[in-house]
Amino acid sequence: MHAPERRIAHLDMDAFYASVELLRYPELRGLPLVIGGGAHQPVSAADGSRRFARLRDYVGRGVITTATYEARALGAGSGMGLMKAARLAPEAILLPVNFDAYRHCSRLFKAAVAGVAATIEDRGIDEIYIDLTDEPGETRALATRIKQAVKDATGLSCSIGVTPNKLLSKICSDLDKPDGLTILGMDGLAERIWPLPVRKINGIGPKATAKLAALEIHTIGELAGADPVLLQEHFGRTYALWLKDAAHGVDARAIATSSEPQSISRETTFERDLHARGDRAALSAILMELCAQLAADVRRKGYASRGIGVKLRFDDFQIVTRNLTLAEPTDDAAAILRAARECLKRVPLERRLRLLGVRASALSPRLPEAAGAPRGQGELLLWGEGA
DNA sequence: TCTGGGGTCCTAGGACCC
DNA sequence: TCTGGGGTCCTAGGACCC
Repeated sequence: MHAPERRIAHLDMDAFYASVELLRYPELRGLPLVIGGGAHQPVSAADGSRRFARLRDYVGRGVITTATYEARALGAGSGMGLMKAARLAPEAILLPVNFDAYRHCSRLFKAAVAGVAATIEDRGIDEIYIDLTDEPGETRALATRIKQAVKDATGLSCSIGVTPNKLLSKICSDLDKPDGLTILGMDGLAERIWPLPVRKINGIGPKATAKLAALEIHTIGELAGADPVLLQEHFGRTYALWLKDAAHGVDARAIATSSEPQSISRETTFERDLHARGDRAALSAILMELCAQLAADVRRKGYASRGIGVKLRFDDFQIVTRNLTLAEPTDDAAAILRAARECLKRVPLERRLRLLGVRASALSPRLPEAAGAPRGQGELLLWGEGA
């Protein structure tokens, strides 16, 4: 006697940020559109028409966060520098990120799904896992109902994969994008999954892909058939075993319906590289601003932090971090700033800097009786409330 | 003029304690 | 002459993900 095969869905919103923008600017539908960078808001004319920035006019260090399928066809994809993308698709429309709008749509689509199925794992702003195992109804009908509920609530399409586990569902939600639905059982593994490149597995990134390629392992099927001893020699025991499981579609992870944040951070890339000595005043001002923002974030989310750290990226893209542990948790900007400065003292600052960040870790929920500072606007925290 | 900002998890070594 | 063994905390770096 064993448990019945699970029905795990992975739902991924299609080109989420760009699709949200198209709700607001429907005249852009069908055009290549990328989201990214900072300024360049559209300008409205008196007749109601709008002027949009073109990618070719962009100057700066931003990257594409989302590109419509029309822009992707021109070679402009997520993560690409906007300056580079401008060379490939100069006429593409460029819009700045508008997180408030995306968060709003995110809440709407998640609430819509919750109306159909109860067990949901949040995986960020535009994707979720759903456990359909105990939901009544046939799998295809359930998934179709979820897609329709998302569409009704937001006007947006999504793609869903349903399989016995998270690993396979994540792969499958990507197979039929956009507006896709892929249902797969273990019996479909060899036919549908094994021909795919190893990079499609969530957890195999650029480094592991390159190492596998050096071993002549390119597809998931080749990984499934690879010599376990060879894998262990190159990846270590733990990762090698995981690679084998993944290639065979084995993944027992449960849906996690709740989680606590492990860290909160703020970072910024400068418009130009700065030097610790020559640009001391500018760096100091940036650090103060980051610490103030971080303190506000930590406080707004109802935490205090005992671990404060800094992150620097040099002009050669090398990253260094320094951390320290405080005697007492804090959500105070001045205390965070003091700690961040202590950390910075331990960093050699010869090279020019490209990025500076501050991070709060070792978070503890801030209890009402421990809250010394005034409550933020709109917050309500009562005795007995919270976990 | 390539390469953002917000996260998670893992590893590994040293300190320190029993 | 050789050199305990956990266990936990702390720090730094790295791979990976959205």
